[in-house]
Amino acid sequence: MNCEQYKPLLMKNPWFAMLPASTIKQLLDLCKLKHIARGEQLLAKDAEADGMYCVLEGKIKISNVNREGKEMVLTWLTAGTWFGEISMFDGLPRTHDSFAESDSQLLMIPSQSFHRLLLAHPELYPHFMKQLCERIRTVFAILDETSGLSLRSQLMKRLVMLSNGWNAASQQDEIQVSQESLARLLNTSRQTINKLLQALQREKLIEVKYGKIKLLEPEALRSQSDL
Amino acid sequence: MNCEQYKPLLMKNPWFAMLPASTIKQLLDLCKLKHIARGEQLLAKDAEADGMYCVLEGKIKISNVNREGKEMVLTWLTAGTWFGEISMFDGLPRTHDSFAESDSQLLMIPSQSFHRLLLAHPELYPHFMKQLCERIRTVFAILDETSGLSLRSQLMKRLVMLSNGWNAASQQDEIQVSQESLARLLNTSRQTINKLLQALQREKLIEVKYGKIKLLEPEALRSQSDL
DNA sequence: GCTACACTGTCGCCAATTTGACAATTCGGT
DNA sequence: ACCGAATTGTCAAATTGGCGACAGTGTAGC
Repeated sequence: MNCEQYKPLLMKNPWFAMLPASTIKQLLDLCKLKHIARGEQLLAKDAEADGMYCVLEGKIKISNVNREGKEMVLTWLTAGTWFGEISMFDGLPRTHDSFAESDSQLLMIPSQSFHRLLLAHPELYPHFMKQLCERIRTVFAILDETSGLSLRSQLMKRLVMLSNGWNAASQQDEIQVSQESLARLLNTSRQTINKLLQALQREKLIEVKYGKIKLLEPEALRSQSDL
Repeated sequence: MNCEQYKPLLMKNPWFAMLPASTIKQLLDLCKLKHIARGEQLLAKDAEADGMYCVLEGKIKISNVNREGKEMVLTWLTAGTWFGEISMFDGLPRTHDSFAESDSQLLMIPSQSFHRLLLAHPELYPHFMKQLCERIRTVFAILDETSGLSLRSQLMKRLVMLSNGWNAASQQDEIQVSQESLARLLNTSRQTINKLLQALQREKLIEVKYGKIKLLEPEALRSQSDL
């Protein structure tokens, strides 16, 4: 598969760029392209794993539905982010649902191919173990956040996170997200989100627009979110 | 180090028992014993990692302190449970504080020794990657729980978890934990915990005692906690 | 057996959040 | 320019949970 055009994007991802050049070449040969239309489901929770993915274009929502049918969004992934590696490594079912929030282009590495590569190059193991550790640390961070911070702080932190992308790939100060979606991300109500956003706007930290939010003072948001 | 007396306990842990016999022997040779008195701190968040631990006797509290100084308990670990592997694998600082809640006996595998073992036996890598994946799945489970369930459901789920031990090692239907501690585990107040426990007792699901809780209907708790 | 201390059971009040409702605004397509 | 769908802004009522207070109860140590 010829994925050369996406190589610059992929190389922005630190852990990918850190791989040996020969490995990168092999990986790119193994992977497949997959297009998915807005609103469609990519992976389903509890389904068997087929491989690991990377977002090339578009936005992917990672979420879960609890027993009351309420959707709980874990995060949205944007270009340059890899995901789906957990089920690939342990062979167990998917942990989350994933949907395309906009028309999206994805890279996919089939489990089999990947495991063959690892078998041939065991020196790569430490690299991927660190990758897994990083994921655990991210989830711990979210856990600390959700259970220890005020809603206001959570919101500020998430706004900064969203503007950075999940992995600090693309830096934008305008986030494309509805208040309704933010509510599902923080497991709260749209009304509460609205009130908090209004407050932040009054403090000149953000600008609330239709379907998007502009960060006026990302640094202030970042530092204050630890209060 | 002669750890033979603890071998039966260690073998109760599925992932440990699944290791090749020769590896188990090597691991037991590498490890050191460590005693720690009730109330003492074992590891500190952000400290450099020295290795991986396993609880042999006693109870270890894994927790964090948020910026307001409030303690947030992640879990308590009991005999047979390994921990501290994340910092060992990625070389980054500890993610949590850990304290002995009672006089405890621990097994410790120094990072260096462990990495030498892995280097010599790369075929062990997949095993430890699965180990890491399991940890991620556990943290995801806690995350789903804390952000999506009612306090009542959270409490029921945690009671079941605590009775199983972190990794389903020892099955006991009487949990030794104060309502105050439960409150810090669920990031709520003692009064709320008390009210919920009273309700569960009225429903004959548990029996509330002094400093401990007896699970009368573990199965009912498990199934209802998904509501 | 007594005592100090830790833990439990329960109030009532207060702040934060949910829920439902409804009007106003924005945007894309025609 | 107009229309319908999506999104935002706001309110009030009901609920939940936090917090301080305080009495009651169990337990370990003397």
